[in-house]
Amino acid sequence: MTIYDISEKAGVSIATVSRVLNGSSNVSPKTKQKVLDVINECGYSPNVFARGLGLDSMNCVGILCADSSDIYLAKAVYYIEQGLRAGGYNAILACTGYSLETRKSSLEMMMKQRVDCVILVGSSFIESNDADNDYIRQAAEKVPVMLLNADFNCPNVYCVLCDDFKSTMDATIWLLEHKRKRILYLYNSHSYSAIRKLSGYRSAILMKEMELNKNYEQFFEGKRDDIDGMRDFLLSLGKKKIDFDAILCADDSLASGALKYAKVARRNIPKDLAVIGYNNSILTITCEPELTSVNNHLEDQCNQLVKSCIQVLSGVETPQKIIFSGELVERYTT
Amino acid sequence: MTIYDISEKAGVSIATVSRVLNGSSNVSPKTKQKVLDVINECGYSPNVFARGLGLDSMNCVGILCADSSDIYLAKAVYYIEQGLRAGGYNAILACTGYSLETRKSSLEMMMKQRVDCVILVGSSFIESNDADNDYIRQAAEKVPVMLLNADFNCPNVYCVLCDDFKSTMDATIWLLEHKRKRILYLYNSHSYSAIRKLSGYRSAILMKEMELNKNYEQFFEGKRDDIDGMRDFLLSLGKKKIDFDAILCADDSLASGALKYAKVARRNIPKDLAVIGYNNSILTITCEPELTSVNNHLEDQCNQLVKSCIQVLSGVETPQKIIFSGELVERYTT
DNA sequence: TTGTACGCGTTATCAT
DNA sequence: ATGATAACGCGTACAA
Repeated sequence: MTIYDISEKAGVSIATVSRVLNGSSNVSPKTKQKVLDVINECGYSPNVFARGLGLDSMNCVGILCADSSDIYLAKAVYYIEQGLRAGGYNAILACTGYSLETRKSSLEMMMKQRVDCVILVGSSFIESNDADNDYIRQAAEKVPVMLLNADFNCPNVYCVLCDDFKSTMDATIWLLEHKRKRILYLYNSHSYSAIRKLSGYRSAILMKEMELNKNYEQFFEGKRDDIDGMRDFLLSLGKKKIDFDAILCADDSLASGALKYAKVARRNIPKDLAVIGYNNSILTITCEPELTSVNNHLEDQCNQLVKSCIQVLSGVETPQKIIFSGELVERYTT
Repeated sequence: MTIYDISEKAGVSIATVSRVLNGSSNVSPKTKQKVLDVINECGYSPNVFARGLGLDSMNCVGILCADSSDIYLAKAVYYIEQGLRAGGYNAILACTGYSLETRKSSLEMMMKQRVDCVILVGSSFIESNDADNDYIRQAAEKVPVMLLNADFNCPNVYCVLCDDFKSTMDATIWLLEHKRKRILYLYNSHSYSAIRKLSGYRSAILMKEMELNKNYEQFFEGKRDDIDGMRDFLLSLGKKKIDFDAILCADDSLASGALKYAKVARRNIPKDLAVIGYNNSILTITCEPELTSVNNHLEDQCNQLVKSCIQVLSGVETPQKIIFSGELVERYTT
């Protein structure tokens, strides 16, 4: 069933069919209705490949993320896909992993697929060594690039993010003002966002005229779902005589590990030890006790991202950076 | 940069370029090398739309799932996307929601996108009213349809699933043999898989010559992440004098709600109350105590599904139904 | 308002 | 082994 079949059945030319298909005004109501009838009758829809070939677009946007099974990224991908589809776009998904090389090749794949736009989900896409971000700049020369939770200055790149620096600083200050003296900062990534969070922690310590102590900045090397590994890692700190009365985590799963540690180490939460997570994910309510966490308003961020994306693709002027602020959601670990 | 540019620079016809591009044997090593050199030099890659138009394929498979942010489905989507990409296919993702209407329109969208194959993730796609599955049969007339965790007899439909009936029966028997007398079965879906699980529970009860009791089959109406709702729901059962010493759950998140209930109701786990989840997800290790759960080997299932998918698309004969068996992973709630 | 004809960049079928 | 050329199905200048 092609546009030719329709034009024949409707007794008009393919140009006219194409016009009604694309909502051109220059077509009489009468013929328009006739064509529409035939189209509905036949259940015809235009061939996307032919249309793509002519317009050089398939109304597709590429979503790249390191790992769509990660609780946080999965939520983001979901919200974005939903928004995109509501806006008439399809979503091609590619999980890139965390290495630069695989991310590069994934983005390359996407560009070859001629997506209209690329969405990079998660701050892990921005490398601290700026030259390593060139492949993103190159992509941005061809299509708009949207970044969720990353900050990157570049033409045709649009960022929606949470002020992780301030959120983490605020959380740290909150702990200090609630009588916590020795706050351990636990993180597991060197992404841009991770670095911002760490800076927020440090700034709060300095602002309160306390001394920074490297022993209180602990990097967990293991996988994101290795809860036992996190527990053991924290236990090992005890053997090194690193003493703390609060753990501020860059991620809810790290906080989950912290709770497991607390149980084994027989530390009373929150009396003896406070724990704060980040992302306000489902883990905050499934763990025990329920976790205080920073809500970074992921859904709002995603909705904004999609909105910006569609605006850019429609040629509407759009701000290149939109920043949400996080807020502490108090539960039972503080 | 088109195939014409390459042919010109290499001093050959576009037919020859196309031949080396597609690995045709009928081309001399010498010209082949020359063409390859030009291609690499220019960084040329064929236009996917034109290729799609000619071949009526873009090497794309559509992944449909109700909600890719659901912990279980997110894992599945991730494994499938990875496998597909490794096999040279792109993945278009569509989250359909749980209603029949939105699923129909999502599948329709996918078919219009001319995907080579459609993967339906999750048993929620198969309706108990068989006429409601006609839209899947129609899709299967055009492209292969792969089902993860659903059982559906239809030409050109391929199923990979876990024997939920047996797994649930086994888990129930296990509880009975460990001195549990009154096992509550908690579920939150009427999907095909959900029904199979329930049947497994019932069969075990009957096999042990016990009486089925509708009070012990409880359906939770709320959302999948409403842990508090699950807790309150279970608390309300106490007021109805429904007494139980074990809760077998169709899902880990339900089990998580059960643990919250146990805490509020001051029931000792596992001594006074046993809890078993399903899926063996990350929730089993983040909750407290860590949850005994049925491992349904999701990753293996997904790998098999992708393998079958690629085989079918390659024209290789492939079994239409592949069944994995689940196994109980004992932790600290039993 | 409507129709004709060409271009989009491939693949594949013919000849040569 | 290689080249010319016809599809593939659509959008759209341009002509009428």
